[in-house]
Parts: sequence; structure tokens; C-alpha cells
Amino acid sequence: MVFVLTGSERECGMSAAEETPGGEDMPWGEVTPEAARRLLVAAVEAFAERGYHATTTRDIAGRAGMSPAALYIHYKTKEELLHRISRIGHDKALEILRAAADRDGTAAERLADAVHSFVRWHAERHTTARVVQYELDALGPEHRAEIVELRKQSDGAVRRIIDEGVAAGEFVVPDVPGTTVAVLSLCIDVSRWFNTQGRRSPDEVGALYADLVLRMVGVQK
Amino acid sequence: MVFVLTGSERECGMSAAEETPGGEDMPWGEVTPEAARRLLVAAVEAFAERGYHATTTRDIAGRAGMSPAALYIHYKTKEELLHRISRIGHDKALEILRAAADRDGTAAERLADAVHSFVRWHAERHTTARVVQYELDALGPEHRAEIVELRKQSDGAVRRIIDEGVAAGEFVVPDVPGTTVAVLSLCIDVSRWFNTQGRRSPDEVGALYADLVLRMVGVQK
DNA sequence: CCGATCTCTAAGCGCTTGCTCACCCACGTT
DNA sequence: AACGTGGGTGAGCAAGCGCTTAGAGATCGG
Repeated sequence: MVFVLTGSERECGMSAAEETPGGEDMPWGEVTPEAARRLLVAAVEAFAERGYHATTTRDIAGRAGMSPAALYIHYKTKEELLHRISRIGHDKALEILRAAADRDGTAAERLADAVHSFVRWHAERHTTARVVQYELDALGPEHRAEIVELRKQSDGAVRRIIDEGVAAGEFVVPDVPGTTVAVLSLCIDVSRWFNTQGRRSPDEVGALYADLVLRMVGVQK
Repeated sequence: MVFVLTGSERECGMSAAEETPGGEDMPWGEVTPEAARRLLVAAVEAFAERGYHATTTRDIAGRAGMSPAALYIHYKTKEELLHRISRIGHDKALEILRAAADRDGTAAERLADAVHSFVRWHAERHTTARVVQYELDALGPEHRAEIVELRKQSDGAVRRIIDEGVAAGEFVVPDVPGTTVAVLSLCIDVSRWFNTQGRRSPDEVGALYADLVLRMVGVQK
């Protein structure tokens, strides 16, 4: 299931039987030299807290317990770090939406599932999501174009569910593209305001939002 | 040495009969020495394009056709510029929401009005809105606290409409605070994705969103 | 035991940043 | 004509930035 694209780091030290510590579901399990992962996690935290441009390479390296120069052994530039984070995050987001879209069940069930799990991810991993969703403009032109393409595919996955719901008579939606944008926007913005200290758990927000979105597409309960 | 705080700068040079060029409704009409306004408009554009931290004071001054040093005649720091922008923008946003909340009419009419005009503002002036809504963390502690207070009042205005709609039996909303956050989040995020080149006009997006929000609160059409 | 390799560090280079300072000039008043 | 004042500039400072380089220490096949 590992969808490492830049991958090719399976030939590193450990035997094929062993697993990356933390297992398959560990957030950044696919980032392989352990030091590279530490740097990446540190970068996510720093970028989420202060923003990409306000974060220094010294801060990232410091959080990872390393010297500033160590960063450049694993990443060519600070921008490449952001790109890696963004790429992995968008792959994960797209995977979540596609899994829901490709399930069995009514369009309403699939849309609710998509929103619920998409929102839960944005709340649970809101530090990552904040970087992934709001630091797009800090990427260089080619990297940005690559990520924009992934976002179009996310849009397509949601639109497909809504289209099918309309075709099946489950949904009443006068403006499918507009509603698709609104649904995605609503979910994504969770990462901006969600706070771990708040009253609601990620799962509760997911359930609330799934209900709100079903209302938006005109499903009667 | 006029350090304009909010208003009350009517005692400056021009006669009482004259108006600020552009009239009362001009976006930044209340910012008075003309050079200070030019700097502020330049800052809004630059912050919206590149983000606060990626924008240099030289860039701002250059866009306003002035030398870097000129900025510091009108503003103490770069952060003060952001604060001024943020303050004026939030005041305007709150004014829009309050005007809709205080109108006559059913809760549904007032909620639709609030969302329509709030979204239209975020689309029409999406450069300003982007700065106002997404650069909050770049403010210093006191300035941020001041702005956060304004946001709480915006939340209150929307919540009041929804509360009254529920009380009047117009709305069916199981979770009023959660729905309030979702509605505001939906509207605010328009400033992130809205593009002047796109198919929809600000007014059309406002109308679409007003309809979506009425569905969210369970109004049958 | 040797060199090759890989990871990491101390030091620092060249540049840009936010901001300041000494000075200038147009203009309204005397 | 002289002057004071407020908006403006050119040059530049101290600090901090992203990134590089020379080399240290650990590990390992031969």
C-alpha cells in the first residue's frame, strides 16, 4: 500500500521483514532516514506555528536536535522540505476522498463518509493540514503546479459523488461545481480554526460537518 | 505628527465642506494623509500576494512610489501597517454582519442577507480579506488580542440570528455553536479561493452561499 | 587495519532584512 | 527675505537569513 513516489529508499539498512517504527499508519512513516523524518516533523510544526516564511532553517534543525547544516544533507532547500510535506499531505487527502467515493453504498452514504473522514483528518492532523492547505503559494512554480493538479483530482472525487447523487435523485443541487467548491472549502478551513483544546473531538466535528453537508445537497433526514 | 487612530482627523488641512477624494464609500477613504493611504493600499496588495512575512518594506514603499524610509514617517513598524489593515477590515466585516442581524424581517431573511453581503465582501475585496483573515498570527500579542475580540463579536452576531431562527421555529439546528462556526468559516474561506478571473461574480457566489447556508439551518424552500 | 562512505558539526560567506539618521526641499507665515 | 515645519530621500547599520565548506567521528566490507 506504500505509495512512495520519490521512494527507492527500500534498499537502506534494515531487512525487508522489519517495519519502520510506528507501523504503516504512522503519520510520516514513509519518510525513511530517521533523521530526515525528524527534520520533516520539526518543519511541519514550525511551519504550522509561524508560517513558512517566518520559519528559519535554524529553527527547524534546532527542533530536530541537529545543527543547521544537517538539514542540507537530507533536503536540497527549505522549499523542498515544504514540497515533500505538501506532496505527502495531498496524497493522503486525495486517498481519503477517493476511498469514500469508490465505496459501495448510496451517494448520501459516500458523501457523508467522505466529509466525515476528510474533516476528521483536517482536525486530527490540523498542524499538517494547515501547512498543506495554506502554504501553497510558498512553493516554486513547478512544485505548485504539481500540487494544484492533485487538488483538481480531489475536487473531481467530490464532484463525482455529488453528480451521482443528483443523477440518482438523492440530491437536489442547482449548482454542482459551486457546491463542490463550497464543500471542500468548508472541510479544508477546519484546519485553520480547529483547536485541540476546544470542546469538540475531531470525530464530533466530522459528524457535525457530514450532517451539514448532507443538508447542503438537499438530503431529507 | 498626526498619528491617526481611528477617525477624528477632520481637523486636518482641508475645509469641512470638502470630502476625501473617492467619497465615503471608498475602500480606504478613512486613511487620511494621502501618502499613508497609498502605502496602506500597497501593503494590502503585497501582503495578499506574497504573505506578510515574505513582503519587504522596500517592496511596499516601491509599490507606493516612495523610498523605503518614507514608510516610517507614517507607520512605526511593518506590523503596525498590518494591524491598521486588519483593524479596518474587521470593523467593516463586523459592520456588515451587524447590519444584517439588526434588520427587520424573518431570521431566514436576515441570515440570507448576512451571508450574501458577507460573502460578497470577501469575494469583491478578496485581496484585503485574505490579509485580514489569514495573517492574524503575524500580529503582535496585544494587537492580536484586540482583533480576536472583534471576531468574537462577529461570531456573536451570526449566532444571534441562528438562535432567533431556532426559537421562532424557522430553523432546525441541533448544534448552534458548531453551525455558527461552520457558516463563518465557509464565508471567510471564499477569500482564499475566489478569483476575479473565475466564472462567478461576487454577487453570484453570495447568492449561492446564502442558499447553501439556509439549507444548513434546515429552511425548506 | 585501511580506506571508503555516510552523517553530522563549527564556522562562516554573501546577501537581505527592518529600520535609522543626517539632510533636503516645498510651502505657509511673519 | 527669512524661517519653521512636516513630508520626503540616499546611504547605511546591525542583525539575521539561506546555504556552503572543511573536516570530525562512526561504521563497515575487504
